[in-house]
Amino acid sequence: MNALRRVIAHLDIDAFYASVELQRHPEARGRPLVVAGTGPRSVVTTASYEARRYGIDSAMPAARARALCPDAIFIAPDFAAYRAKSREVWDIVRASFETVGQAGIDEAYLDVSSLDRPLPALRELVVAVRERTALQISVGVGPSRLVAKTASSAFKPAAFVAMGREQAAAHFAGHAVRLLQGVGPKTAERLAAVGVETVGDLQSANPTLLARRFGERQALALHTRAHFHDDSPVETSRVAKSRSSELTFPADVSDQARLEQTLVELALELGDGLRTRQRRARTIAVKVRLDDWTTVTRARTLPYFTDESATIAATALELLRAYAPPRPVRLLGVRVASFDDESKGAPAGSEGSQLALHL
DNA sequence: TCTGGGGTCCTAGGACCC
DNA sequence: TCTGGGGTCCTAGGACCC
Repeated sequence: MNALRRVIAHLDIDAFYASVELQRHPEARGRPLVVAGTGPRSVVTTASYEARRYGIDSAMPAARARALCPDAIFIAPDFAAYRAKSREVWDIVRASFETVGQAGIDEAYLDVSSLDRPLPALRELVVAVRERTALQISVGVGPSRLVAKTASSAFKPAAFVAMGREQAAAHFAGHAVRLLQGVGPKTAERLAAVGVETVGDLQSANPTLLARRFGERQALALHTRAHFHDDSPVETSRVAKSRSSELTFPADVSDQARLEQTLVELALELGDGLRTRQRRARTIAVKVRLDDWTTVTRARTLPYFTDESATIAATALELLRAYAPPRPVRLLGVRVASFDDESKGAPAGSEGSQLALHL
């Protein structure tokens, strides 16, 4: 066996939130179902496959979804329920597979290189998950995360596809570049401007022209991706680097007192979260989105670590006041980062500094 | 019918140090 | 007698993903 040969699987729960809601509302079976918030500015979180036939999809404004399909059943998201169900699924997966890298609530990568017959093992897993949780998983298998993920996404729902790198490069050549991980709407637009529309176009694009347009690094990354080269490992544990809380107001807010009140509440939430997780942060940032969608961030790094809501709130308030939003505010957010157990470590004397500054 | 919330990574520029 | 060069830390904005 070739030790360098990698076999990676990507697992994705089909229409996860909508599927959980269908279990809780069996009467909705067969009908279009949309999971979306109830506020005037909420967006679609997940749509069932029936609802997708009306053109409804994730991130679409809920109001637009209602217009597209007034008869759909709309349900407000219940993230606690989804987290619980997600845990059930991935616990089953982790019981049978060693290298599991969760990549969100409803997807994960598995490194199954060491298995003699990975495909039958994965088939069994899909059956086990379906029997025990009534959820359908799509599976893509390939020599890299990129191939595995692209395969599962392209063939879901209920996908079970294995393909090699060259096979993927040939099979997806006719697809829009947007299919590739890391190519979003902006990059797709810039590529279209130089005549690159499909994955195949990108595969054969002139490297010099690409580099002139996108810079050496990004051009290389795009080209590499188009040919489905990817050697990124499956990471089984990742430590969060930041945490944030934000709120979009139902209607834009100009009242300074109301903004400050909201900011303090967000800071309190974050402080609670830090203490629960026993982490402390040095960088505190605020995010302000104005009514014209301008988004501004302001950050300050303290000379000490903190998990105190009062410190986070006071710093966030200073940052907000210094910025003084020039227009009505649509969204307010607070973020903390530079945690104390990062490998960078604490600056010397941070404990003393904290004492001194809090006297 | 306008556009959520929680994250990660990248880039670019300035301050500061040796 | 026109301004080196590299490294690190920090901030701000932006693209992208689920």
